[in-house]
Amino acid sequence: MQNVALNKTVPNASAATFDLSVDNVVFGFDGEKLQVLLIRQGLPGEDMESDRFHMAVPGDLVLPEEDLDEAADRILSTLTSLKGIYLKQFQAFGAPDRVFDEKDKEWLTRFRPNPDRRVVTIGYYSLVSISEYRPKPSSFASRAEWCPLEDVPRLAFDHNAIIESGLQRLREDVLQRNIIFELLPQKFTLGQFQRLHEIILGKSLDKRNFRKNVKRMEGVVPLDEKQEGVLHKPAQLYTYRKPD
Amino acid sequence: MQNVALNKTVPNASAATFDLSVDNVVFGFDGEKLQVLLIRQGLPGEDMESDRFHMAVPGDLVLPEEDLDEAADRILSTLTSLKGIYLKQFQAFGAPDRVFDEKDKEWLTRFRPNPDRRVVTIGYYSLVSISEYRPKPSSFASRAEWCPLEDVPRLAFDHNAIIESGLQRLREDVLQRNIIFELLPQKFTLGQFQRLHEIILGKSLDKRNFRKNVKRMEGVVPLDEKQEGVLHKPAQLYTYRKPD
DNA sequence: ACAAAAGTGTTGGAGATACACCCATGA
DNA sequence: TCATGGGTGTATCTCCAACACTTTTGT
Repeated sequence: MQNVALNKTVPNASAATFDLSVDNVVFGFDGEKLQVLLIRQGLPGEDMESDRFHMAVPGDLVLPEEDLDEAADRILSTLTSLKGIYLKQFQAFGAPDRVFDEKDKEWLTRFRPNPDRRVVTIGYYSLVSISEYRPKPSSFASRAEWCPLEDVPRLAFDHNAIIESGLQRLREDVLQRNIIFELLPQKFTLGQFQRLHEIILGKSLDKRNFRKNVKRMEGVVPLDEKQEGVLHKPAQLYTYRKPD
Repeated sequence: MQNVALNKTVPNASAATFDLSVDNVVFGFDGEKLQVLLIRQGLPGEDMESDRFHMAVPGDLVLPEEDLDEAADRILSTLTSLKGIYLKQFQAFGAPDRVFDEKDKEWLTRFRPNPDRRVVTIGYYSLVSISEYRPKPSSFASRAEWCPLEDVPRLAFDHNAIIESGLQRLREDVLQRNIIFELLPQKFTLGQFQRLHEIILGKSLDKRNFRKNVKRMEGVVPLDEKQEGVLHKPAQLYTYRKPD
């Protein structure tokens, strides 16, 4: 926060100005796969299905008087009309060459007041239960869609890298905090719960051992209810209540 | 990275510009206590010992073409003339009211080209073995000094909070990665090693159990050397070599 | 001799791992 | 009846926590 090397009281002529944005990696779980929420945004007059759309993680510039967490929350809630979603800042991305693709530059020219300005973005990840939120199929020129993690296409800017490191951070955090329940629907089966663990941790777990651990977990309570309409033995449903 | 709610192609009039800085929480271990590197910077003509100095964590504005990690490294190496120090980005601080103290505002007026501009800072922490670096006692108008964590005074801006969350993050990271050795001198005793663990984890450990764990650790190798000049039984010295 | 930290083993309990078969449902 | 995931118990091993006394040096 101060000029370390240069012991001068003269304003530093080489000071840069930055735009600041927040990008939000929204993870969702549908009972089978881990998904990410992507935004497909066409330039006006363009076909949404065309090759020239802009695909990215939801994000926006931070407003002049806005806190970073606020910005992340605003972006998410305008997009999904869901409030109170779990949100976590995980990393700032500030490489000077974050924007190098011509298509990205063109997009900035259309949507940004200062398209040439260097922009640093703060990465957040957030967790949503897909069964409790399905994005509206379309809204004007932009459209949100779930995309399975393994099928994520080439995205704008450095968004592929942002997703990657968001996922890495999620992996680390899951072991520490009780955030995994944010991804589950209110009522879930132990099968779903185990699958989610396996996906996030990236390894398969023993069913019986997993269930023993769940029994020892606080907050996971069985309901008087079973799955219906499945083509196998219906599973016991569970829910999560925050302990204390 | 795009205007989510506002489906407009018109530049957003409310876009803000930011200054971006990097602040570096440098942790050091002297064999006894965990310390932080602080910068004492006087306004010109002021007594360094006076009450009106500016005390802060080392930091600076990010240069126009500079990557964030580069900036952190530059700040640290101009300050300590040490290269290759362990550096880790841990958190962005961007509250709109980060700068509210009158003294801080005054300081910005003297040292910053755009003192009123909102500034967001990226927090890094870094780890240094104190015995391998003692800051030069003074350099012109600024001075770096080690300060034991528990004695850190009221600092500029939100730097107390930055140190606090840097420490918290260090605690989490230590359990996962082999970074703790960055804080130790090249040759260390198991006593120092244990004390360092105890400080970072914030609890005391059993000596025999700790030493059993060390034996199971990869990379910690005993040397043919003992402590000298201590007023008790001299300890075996160890060193750390990265496995593989 | 004394002070101060170094060094050293054993035991009991808890948690992790490995492993295989029957069950309920819908098609 | 078949395919699909649901559901269950035991034995072993490894890791963790608790615990006290002797050793070596400098003063």
